[in-house]
Amino acid sequence: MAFNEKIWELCKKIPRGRVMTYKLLAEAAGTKAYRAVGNAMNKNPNGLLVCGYGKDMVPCHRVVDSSGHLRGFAHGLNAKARLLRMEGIGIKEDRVVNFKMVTYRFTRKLRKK
DNA sequence: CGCAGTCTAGCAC
DNA sequence: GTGCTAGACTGCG
Repeated sequence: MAFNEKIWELCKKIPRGRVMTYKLLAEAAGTKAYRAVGNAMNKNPNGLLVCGYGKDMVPCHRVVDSSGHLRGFAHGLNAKARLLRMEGIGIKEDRVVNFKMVTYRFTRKLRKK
């Protein structure tokens, strides 16, 4: 289960108003099993709609595919889209508006002057 | 659009 | 316990 937990930990780091892709989460976790990431999200025990906003909640609704499309969601895509909009993320036709702009990236290279 | 690669969970033997 | 299938994916042809 270490894998799933790692994925959740990374997912929890996604700031409000930002989204992330399964690919980024997988790479951040040091793997290429993008599908496994989605699987972990689906089975995550601390869903936002389940635990509410807390330190242990996993904002799986902020995770979309590499195209910015909303894929699946345990509570339904409608709920997912609503949550994203609620956080300031635009959703149009099950797709993130300004996807590139709201996509969150982990401390990448950290500009070294 | 279709196939292959990668990982976990669930069910069958 | 081992083996096979399916799944919230991604990349290439």
